[in-house]
Amino acid sequence: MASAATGTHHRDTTGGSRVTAALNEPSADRSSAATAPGKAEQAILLAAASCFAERGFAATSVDEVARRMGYTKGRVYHYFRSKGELFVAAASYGLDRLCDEVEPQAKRAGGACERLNWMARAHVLTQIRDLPYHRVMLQGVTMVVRGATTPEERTLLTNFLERQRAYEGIFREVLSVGMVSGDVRPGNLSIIVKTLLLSLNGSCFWFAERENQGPEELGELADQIVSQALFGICEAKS
Amino acid sequence: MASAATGTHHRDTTGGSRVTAALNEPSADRSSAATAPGKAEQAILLAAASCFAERGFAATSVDEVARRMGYTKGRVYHYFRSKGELFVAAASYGLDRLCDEVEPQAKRAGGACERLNWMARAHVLTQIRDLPYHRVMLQGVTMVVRGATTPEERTLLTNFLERQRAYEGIFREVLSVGMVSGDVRPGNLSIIVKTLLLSLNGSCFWFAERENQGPEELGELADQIVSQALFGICEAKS
DNA sequence: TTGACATCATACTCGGGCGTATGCAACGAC
DNA sequence: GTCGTTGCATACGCCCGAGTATGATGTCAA
Repeated sequence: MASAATGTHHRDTTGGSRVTAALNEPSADRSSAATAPGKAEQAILLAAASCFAERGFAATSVDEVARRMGYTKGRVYHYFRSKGELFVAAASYGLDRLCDEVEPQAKRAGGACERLNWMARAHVLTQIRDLPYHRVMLQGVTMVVRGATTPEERTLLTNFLERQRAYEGIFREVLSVGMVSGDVRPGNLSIIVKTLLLSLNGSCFWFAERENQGPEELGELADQIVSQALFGICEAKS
Repeated sequence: MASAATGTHHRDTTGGSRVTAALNEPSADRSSAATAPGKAEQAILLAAASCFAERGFAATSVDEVARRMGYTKGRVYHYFRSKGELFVAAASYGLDRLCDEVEPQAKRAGGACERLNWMARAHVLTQIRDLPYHRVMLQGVTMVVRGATTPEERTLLTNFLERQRAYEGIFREVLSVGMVSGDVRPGNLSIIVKTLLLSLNGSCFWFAERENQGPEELGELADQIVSQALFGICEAKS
C-alpha cells in the first residue's frame, strides 16, 4: 500500500498524526533544529499557508505558492505529493501549534475558569503569532462541515478533522467540569463550546495586518478578545 | 457608461444598491409578487447561493449552479453577466434580508440592551432561515478582508462591502449608545462589535442541517445563541 | 405572414492549473 | 572516474471551466 512511494521521500500524511513530528529526522537532536525539520518544507509550508489563507484553497495555484518565494513548482512537488496534501500539512501545522500551547494550560492545577482563561489566552496568542496556518486550519474545518469537494480530499482531511475535534474536546471538557462545579454559567454545552471557540478565533476572520503592532499591542488585543469571549461564561473574574 | 448594456437586460449591479429592489419591476404591485421579481432570477440566485455556500466561490462552476436545477449555463448567463456578478447578487440578497429585519428593531423605542436583544434575535433568525445567502455574504466579506483576487472582483464587491459596513454600523451605534448610558459593559468598541457579530453569525459556520428541526427548535437555538452572545455585553437580562 | 424580441440550449474557444516526465547539476560511495 | 542518488528546473499533457457565438423556439405586434 502506501501508494507506490515512488520518488524521493514524500512522507505520507494520511497515516500518522502530527506532521511536524514526522518532519523531524529520527536521529535529529532538538538543540540545533536549524536544518533539522527540513528547511525547504518549512518555507514551502509557510508560503502555502499564506496563499491558502489569502485566496482560499481552490483559488490558490501551486505555481503561485512556489513563485511566492522564488521557487518553482517542481520544487514544491518534490516535497509534497499534491496540493491537497500541502493544504492539510499547513492546517495540521497550525493545529499542532495550538495543541502544544493550550494542552499544558488545560492540565495545570486550578479552577475551571482559571484554566479556561489560561487556555483561551494561549489559544489567541498562538493564533495571532502564526495567523496564516490557523486561517488555513479553520478553512479546512469549514470545508468539511460543508461538502468537501472530492472524497479523496475528505480522506486527506479525516485524520486532521479527528484531531481538531479532540482539540475542541479539551475546551468542552473543562467547560463541562466548570458547569457541574458551578463556576461556569449553565447552558447548552455544545453551543457554548462553539460560540467560545468562534469568538477566540475572531482574529482569523477580521484581523487585518497593520504595520504598527508590536508584541505589546498584540498581547493587549489578545487580552481584550479573551475577556470579551469569556465574560459571558465565567461571570466572575475580569 | 453603464458598460454597454448589450444583450437582453442584465441589470447592472455595480451602480445601484439593493439588488432585490432592482428585481422588482417598476409597476409591480407588492401583493402578488409571485412572478414579479423574476422567477428565474430567484431560482438561479438560490442555486448559486447554495453552491457558493457549499464549495466556495472559486470551487463553484457556473455549470454546476445551472445543473443544480436542471438549467443550463446559457440560461444563467442570460440573466447574469458573470460568475462574480452572480456571487455579489447572492451576497447582497442576504444582506438585504438582514437589513430588512434588523433595522426596524434598532429603531424601536427602548434601552440599548433591549434593542440589542431584538436586533440579535432578528439577525439570527433571518440568517438561519436563508442560510446559504448569508454564508455567501460572509464569504464575500472575508474575500475582501484578505486579498480579493482580481481588482475587477474588488470593484464588484465595493458597493456590497459598503452596505455591509453600514449594517455593522447599526450594531456599533446601539452599542455605543449603550456604553455611554452604562447599559453595556465598557471595553474596546471595535472588538466588541466584531466579537458580537461573529458570535451571532455562528450558525453560518457550524450549523449542519439536520432533518428533525422544526421552526420550534430553531427558535430555541436562536435564543441560546443570542443569550450566549449578549450575556458578556449586557450583564443584566437573561 | 412577418419581423422583432425574449428566452433559452448547444457548441465552441481559450486560458489556466494540476500533475508528470524528463533533463541536469551537485555530491558522496567505491 | 563512474554510478547512483538527491534536489531541483523545464516542458509538456490533459482536463476543467469561464465566457461567447450561434441557433432554435416561442410570443407578441403590426
